Amino acid sequence: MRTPDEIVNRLEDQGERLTIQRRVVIEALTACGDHMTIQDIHAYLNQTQGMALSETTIYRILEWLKRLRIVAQTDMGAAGIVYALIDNPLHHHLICLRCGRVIDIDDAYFASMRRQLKADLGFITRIDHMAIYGECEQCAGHHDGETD
Amino acid sequence: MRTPDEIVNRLEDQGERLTIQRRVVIEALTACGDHMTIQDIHAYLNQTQGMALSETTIYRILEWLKRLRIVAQTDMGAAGIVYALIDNPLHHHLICLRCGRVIDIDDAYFASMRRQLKADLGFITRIDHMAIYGECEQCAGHHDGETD
DNA sequence: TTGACTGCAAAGCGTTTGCAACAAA
DNA sequence: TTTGTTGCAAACGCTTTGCAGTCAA
Repeated sequence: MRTPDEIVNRLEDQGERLTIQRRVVIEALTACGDHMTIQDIHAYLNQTQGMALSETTIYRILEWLKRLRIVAQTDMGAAGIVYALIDNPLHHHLICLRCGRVIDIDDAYFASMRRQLKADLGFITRIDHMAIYGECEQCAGHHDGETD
Repeated sequence: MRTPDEIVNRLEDQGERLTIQRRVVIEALTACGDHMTIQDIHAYLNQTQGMALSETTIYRILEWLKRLRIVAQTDMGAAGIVYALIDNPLHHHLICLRCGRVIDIDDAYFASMRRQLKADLGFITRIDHMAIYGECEQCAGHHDGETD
């Protein structure tokens, strides 16, 4: 599930209706490679393709993609609510509370927790795109010590 | 940091101004024992003490308590944004996407991830009160197999 | 052709802000 | 007394909804 075409073909096979608007939103998300806000998508389509989808439509298309488990929605705090393709391998984000820096991390960091929650509680985690807050190396260094 | 008085005393020692409104919000959070929405706090104070704080004030008081790292704010999805005292030991929540059930878990589940992120990236996580989505044992059992 | 999708406008909701009155220290 | 807090009302931004027109299949 990498290129827009792969996603579109899969959706057509599933009998989903593919409008121009749906296609370009999928293209925007694959082109960007990472997460976008609704406003990012709107601006991107305006700039690169001169298409001005209504924001209503973008909301509805993302709701549809979420239902089909093609995109994940993540609350990134100050950065707002973002949408990203659920892609293998999964990735997540560290967000520095001081400088706002966003660091990508591999899903492997969650593996141990997933395993334990499944073993202990039978809970199957569905963590597609997570935001974890804290302090990045640079910011933590400036006021050393606090490692709570 | 258990009783309202302990928190209030500590804040007074720090030179913070303690109004009646701030005191009752702290009381509400300790009385509840777990997380509350803004509306929960508002309703609770109305019912138990006949106090009708304006929601504006509750927002401002929670912002103040967050800044002082006395409460944590968590987005619980459908359940809304909730506030909870940051209390030792920390606890977090599993939220079932099917039945909505909320399961408390110990902070220990995050220990390994914390350690790795610190060792690999120098990132100090600040995870005070986290919500993790997935499927609880009962719901996962009903349509077995999907363990993605 | 037909049912589903889009876009506009308006409403809805939770949250924030300006400002005058007020209360803690 | 002074400075910071409160409460109201209004503004705000993001998201959702109703409805008429449009389009993919």
